[in-house]
Amino acid sequence: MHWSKQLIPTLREVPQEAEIPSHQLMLRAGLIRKLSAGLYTFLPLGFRSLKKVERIVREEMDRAGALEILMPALHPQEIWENTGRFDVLKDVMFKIKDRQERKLVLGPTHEEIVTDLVSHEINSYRQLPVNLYQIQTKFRDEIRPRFGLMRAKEFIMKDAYSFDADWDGAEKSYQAMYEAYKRIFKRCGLRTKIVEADTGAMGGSSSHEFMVLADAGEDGLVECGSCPYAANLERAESVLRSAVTFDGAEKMPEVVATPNRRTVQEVSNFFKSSPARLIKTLIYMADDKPVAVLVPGDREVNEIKLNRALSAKSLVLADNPTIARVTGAPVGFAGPVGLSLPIYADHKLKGYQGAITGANQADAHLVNVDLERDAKVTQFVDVTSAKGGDGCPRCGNGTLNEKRGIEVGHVFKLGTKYSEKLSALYKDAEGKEHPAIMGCYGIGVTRTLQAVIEQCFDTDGIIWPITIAPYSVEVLVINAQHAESAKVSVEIVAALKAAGIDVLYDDRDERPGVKFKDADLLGIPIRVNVGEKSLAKGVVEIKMRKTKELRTVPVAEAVNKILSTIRELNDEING
RNA sequence: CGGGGCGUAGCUCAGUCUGGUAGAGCACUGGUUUUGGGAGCCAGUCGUCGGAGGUUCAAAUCCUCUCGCCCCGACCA
Repeated sequence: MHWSKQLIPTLREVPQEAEIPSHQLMLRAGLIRKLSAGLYTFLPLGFRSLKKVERIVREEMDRAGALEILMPALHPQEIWENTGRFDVLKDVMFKIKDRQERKLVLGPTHEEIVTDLVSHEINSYRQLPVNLYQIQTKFRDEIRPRFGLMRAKEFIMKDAYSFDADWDGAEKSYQAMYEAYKRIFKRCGLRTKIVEADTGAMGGSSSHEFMVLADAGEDGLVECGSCPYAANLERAESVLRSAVTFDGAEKMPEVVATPNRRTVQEVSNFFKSSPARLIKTLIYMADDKPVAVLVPGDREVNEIKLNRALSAKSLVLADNPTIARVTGAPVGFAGPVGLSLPIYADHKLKGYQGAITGANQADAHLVNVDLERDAKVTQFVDVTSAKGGDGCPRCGNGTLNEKRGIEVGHVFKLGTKYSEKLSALYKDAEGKEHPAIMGCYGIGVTRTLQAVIEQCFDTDGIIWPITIAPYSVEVLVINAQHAESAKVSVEIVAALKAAGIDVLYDDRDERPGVKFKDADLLGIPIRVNVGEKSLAKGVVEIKMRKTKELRTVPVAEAVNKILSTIRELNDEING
């Protein structure tokens, strides 16, 4: 393809709307353009890479035995009401009506739709297992779309759904997808970290996320320095490394006047103690009933964990009047001692002695508190997030490191949640009916594309892995008006095309500097410079985008050299 | 939804405080010289200053309302 006939609107300057590298580069390299918040057009270059990612996904899903289908993006609202998920997801779904006032939604995911399909088409254990997948546009009314394709209102997802007759089979299906995902991301040139994750609105027993480590990632995670344990912060467990006994451990509680010291910072400053010595008491309304939640002063409540621990349908922090009523003190002075509420203490507080808590009276705190001796803890639960420096919950001696990641894939063990509600039943050999056991598996295809860029760039631009680069090779003629240069360029381009290689030919009548800058920005892995000076010596230059290595090769050997270099780059990724 | 920032040429931005004929660089068009890392010169095109209303002799600038975009948070698969 001749550059002069392509649409590649590169930007010299960083657009104001973009903050993170991958978003800036996608705009600058002319891959995408914004229509509105969270809605993007793929320009030719971006679309080419997108299709290459899709192709890898498709090849690996097919290889794993999954069957490609295509489901509608428009769904009757009713089917979502049948599983009870309309209430869970109604804020994230776009809701519309047809001309007959029938209620429809734009699909944010497809568990209901595929299960409905299977309920009609699969009846016997002989038809199982089956794994159906699609690559399709999803719609989610995000509260805050962000960072270009990273979190968009409309995006392309590969979603797969497995149905098995028994739990062993379901486990095998899950493992097959897990392995397929590893291959997919590897082939895209991504380094991913697989972490244990929360299942959220999807439900089910357990799940793993495929994370691309990047500072711009929206998810926090921890990984153990000495064993394979890694988990999303929403779920991660950890062991406390710091002390749980403090000065005054053997003494009895004592009220100390702390006028106007409410926050952890103020109180710990007042006592000249570390925040960890404080026990923070928060009052939550769990299904409209007040409960006390205790966490170490230097920790925050992880509401996802709290929700799970209490199995509450609704969970909100109590308002100030409620706090005053149930603790008998203004906000800032609540404590567990003498409190007549259910008390849920984070397990990191186990063994806390000599601690400082609110005294449940205005302007006062208690010191020398021994939590288990002095307060009636209803239950110890895991309700705080792990953080870097904590101990590993698995191997015991490792230390957790905190990282940020972009979630590009998520695999879930769903069990029978959907198959029961939508009657996706099969008959076993004895003719008895059972709900199929399900798994679901998602890859954010458009997000993956951006994640690759977030992981592969330098100060000059994108550095595409050859497997998903818009073109494998860029031929750059230094001076388009120099007849010999143009002739050699065209010959090399034609020979590469004949060998089945994607080639971009920068034939523009621009100054060399402009073309070099654009080439680096676009990040095509292999660049061939064809110029008067090197032709005089009978050679052309092959410049590697990633390593910046420059090789000169005789014109006659150029095409073969390029082809072998392409093979090397592919082997590097797939090998 | 709460907090913060921003909307002026295709892009990046100045001008707004202190009201007085709308600017720069890049891009674009034509010409010319130049051709190995974002060229020089000459000439030119491009604006409902996000929108509506108000104050004023006069509004990009002051006031009110509104729309959009970005960031942080809440929330979220």
